[in-house]
Amino acid sequence: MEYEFKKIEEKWRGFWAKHQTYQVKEDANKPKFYVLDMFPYPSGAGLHVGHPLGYIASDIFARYKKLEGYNVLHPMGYDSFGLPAEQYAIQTGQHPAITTEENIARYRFQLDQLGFNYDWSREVRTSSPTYYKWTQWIFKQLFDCYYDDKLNKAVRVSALISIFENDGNSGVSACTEYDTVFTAAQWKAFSEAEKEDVLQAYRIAYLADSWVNWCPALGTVLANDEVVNGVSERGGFPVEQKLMRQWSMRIKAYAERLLNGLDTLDWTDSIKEQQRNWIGKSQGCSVRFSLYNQVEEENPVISSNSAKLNKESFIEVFTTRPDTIFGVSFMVLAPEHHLVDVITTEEQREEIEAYIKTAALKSERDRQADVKNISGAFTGAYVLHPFTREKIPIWIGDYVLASYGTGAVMAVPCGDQRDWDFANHFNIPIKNIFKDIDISASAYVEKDAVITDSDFLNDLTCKEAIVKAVGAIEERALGKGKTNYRLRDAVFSRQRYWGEPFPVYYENGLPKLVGDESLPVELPEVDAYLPTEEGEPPLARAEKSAWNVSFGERMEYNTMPGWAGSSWYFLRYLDANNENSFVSKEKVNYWQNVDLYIGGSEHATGHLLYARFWTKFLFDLGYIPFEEPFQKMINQGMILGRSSFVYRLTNENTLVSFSKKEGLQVTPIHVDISLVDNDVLDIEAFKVWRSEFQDAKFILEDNGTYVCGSEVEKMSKSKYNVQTPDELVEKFGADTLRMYEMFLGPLEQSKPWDTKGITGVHSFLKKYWRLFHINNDFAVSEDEPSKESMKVLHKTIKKLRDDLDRFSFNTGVSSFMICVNELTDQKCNNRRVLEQLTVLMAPYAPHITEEIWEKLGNTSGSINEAKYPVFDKQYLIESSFDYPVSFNGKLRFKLNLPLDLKVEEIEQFVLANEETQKWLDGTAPKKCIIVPGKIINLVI
RNA sequence: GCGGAUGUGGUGAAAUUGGUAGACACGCCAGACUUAGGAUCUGGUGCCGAGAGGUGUGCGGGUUCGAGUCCCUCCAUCCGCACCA
Repeated sequence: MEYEFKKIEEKWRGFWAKHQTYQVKEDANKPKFYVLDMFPYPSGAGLHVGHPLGYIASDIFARYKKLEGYNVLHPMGYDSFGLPAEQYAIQTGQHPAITTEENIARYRFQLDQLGFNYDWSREVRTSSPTYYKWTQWIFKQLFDCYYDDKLNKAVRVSALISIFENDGNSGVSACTEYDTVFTAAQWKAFSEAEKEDVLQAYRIAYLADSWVNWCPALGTVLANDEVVNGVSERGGFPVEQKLMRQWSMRIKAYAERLLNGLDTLDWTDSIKEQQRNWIGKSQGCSVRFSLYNQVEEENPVISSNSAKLNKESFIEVFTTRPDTIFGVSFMVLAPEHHLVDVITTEEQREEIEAYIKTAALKSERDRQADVKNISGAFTGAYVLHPFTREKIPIWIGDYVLASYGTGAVMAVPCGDQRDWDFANHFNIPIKNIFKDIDISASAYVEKDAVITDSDFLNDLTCKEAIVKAVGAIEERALGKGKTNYRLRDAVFSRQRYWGEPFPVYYENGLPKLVGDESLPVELPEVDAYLPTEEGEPPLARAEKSAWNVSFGERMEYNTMPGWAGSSWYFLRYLDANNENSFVSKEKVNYWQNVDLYIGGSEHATGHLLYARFWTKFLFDLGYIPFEEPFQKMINQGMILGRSSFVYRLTNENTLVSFSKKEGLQVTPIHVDISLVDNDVLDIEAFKVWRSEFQDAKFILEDNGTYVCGSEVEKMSKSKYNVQTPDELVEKFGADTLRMYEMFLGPLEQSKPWDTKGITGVHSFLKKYWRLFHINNDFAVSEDEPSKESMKVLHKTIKKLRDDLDRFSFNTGVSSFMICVNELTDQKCNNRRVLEQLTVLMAPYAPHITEEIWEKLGNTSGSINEAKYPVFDKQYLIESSFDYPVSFNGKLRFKLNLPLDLKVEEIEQFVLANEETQKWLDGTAPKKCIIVPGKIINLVI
């Protein structure tokens, strides 16, 4: 019988579905293993061959672990809220739920075709109310907690309120931007609105006016990780800064733990480094510079604005180089700094206001593009140096960011290149406080200098000076040692329709949580998926009656961002159908966190950071027993497309074959890869493909074919280089495609897709099939296996285990090929050998191995229930070895010698050898290196 | 500029601990069989050379009996970050 992959694969897909082969239950008697794929957004285009790469790898690994006796959880679901379905809805009026449903059906069909062992009874969809009910519930917990810096964890707001009621807020150490001190009595006197205002400044999920990335084209705000180079990640639309009342997540509170936790994770350095970068911890010190008062020098308050300045007669800066405090030549405030307006003198006001205006007009992107362009303006005001009492001019400049630190810097041009450039540009004198260092051409940014001209810091190294300076600053109450993070709180609302509604309503203008018993708040029907005329989000269009839950004056009109649902989905799989809790204690205690997570590296500062944040939060509240969601992660590389080109003569409808275009003026044109086989163009099909080529002339190769050129590019529709798995499954079968995708190379590496090699893998499967057949009849021998065959088998077992344990899927495929080649050469059709090989191959090629497994007489069940073969080294024991004999490290010949020889005996044999004598040419070797079982090297 | 990764035949790649470089596969060349197919099988295939042999893992150095592997310098490509005080 031929290898009829279509029949076989269809048969087993049906079998697995019918017998629910891949459903898993908690089992205390077995060790658990949790393998997870990053779940996909179900787009309209379906899967291309790049998507399944990671899924195949995780599937192989999950199957391997299962055969090894683990209880393996391997679920799949859909990140089904998102912009494309909504954009489509805006264009067509079709409800995004319908589009999403259709796309999911197509994804599911494609995934099933590849024979994955997902437990579909645990499927989750972030857009399903039964799922987002719990996303809303988690949001409620985030709203109901603040971050206590002393306990270093999230704590209920009710606890905070009772502290306020008893002691006010002076003793509270929490992550908050609230900096006014109140007493218990004052707290009690606050109105409800005032109290809520204070609490918002503490809550982990909070409502606040914040500068956000507003994307007019998408009609929504974006998180920092969704903005790339000043444009939206999706669509590449311009993004501007806008002050809006928005929900945010106080992820800042977790900055330190998010940073430290990285050390416990088995992730690539590159991703960890990206997260460290994003968190951006820097240690330094805050310093307050008193404002200089021209009228009354001893009482540093500017008279004209004295009323406003009474509270703040200083500018606070953050610096990582307190050792350079005596090198301060000027101050720079961000144009948006709240004191700019107050301190600017009348003479400078016009210039400052003009500058602020131009700075505000610049988009984020312009500012970034304009780094080399130094700009700023002098306010006319001064601060006093805290130690020298010198007058220091205050400038504003857009190289200082309002959102980092205090929005103000003490400029030390001798030690900071940006400050140096600014001083140089505006002719501000530069002080040098580094001994024997020339700063006439650029700042000296290394930390290895010795400090001079700096009073009590003289002759200290930077390191020593930093410690001493911080001490002095703290002693005089000018500031204190401080850690800053670049990580910003994450904006959590979107002005869109297709996302989770908030479990929030407004009463007297105050946000209130919807009770648990009313969850989920479902997405209401709207008449259009567009903002209202007043610019309110689409949900504002919904009639009161359209909401399944409606309280107060109105419901929250924003929806949650894409990362809400994906921040905890890995937990829902553990207990996907639980109606009483997002996950039961019992199940989460059994399954724990993800042992192996496979997905792309593009989520480094988005999903992967947010999921870690929510996990830590849920851990703090005691809902889950671990702090990190994904213990080990592998980032699969991107599969690139291989585009084909034809070459058209400039200004002529003549197409020139690849090797004939030399020296001619030609334009390369993308041609659909389905018209090209092994770079040879199907000319007739090509003529039909696009009408303009109908009458084209061709300059062909000498053998009469048209050969196309090729280039490796990202897969995209416009380049006609998209390869879907569907056609390949149709042509070669899922087992071939699975193995071929693995065979392409290391999982982590990006590689071009090229179907050329797929026939090799397909032939291999046919060759494997033939091992079991004589003249197309199934036949295996029941005899004792030969020594040689057992050796081949066990060599393969060892290799496969080693390869899988280090996630080297490509070398595994090669090993199978070698094994089948060798067994074919041996004419081995021994049951005991082939049965083991079949189990070994089952993770890679589940369909064909099920078929063989059944033919071998295992009629009752699936090969999924088999035991993974165990390596026995006795089969590999050799009595002799082909020693490579080299001279000065160069291999000359091989010498077969028994392995039980002693080093001296080997030496005798080697020296006595004729070949050796030839190469020695009568001289004695200077040295004889012999590594038994490995190598012989003679130094001459 | 900073950080990370990667450089091996015509192509995808292998070499796990410093020990036979190029396994396995594609492609190509030659051949067998043939129901002429995108089937199967045999042999060859890094480069130079008729051969003996020489040479060869981005470049140049170093350590070592021995280096794709370790160290230093440089180059190229990709990715991330980029006024973060």
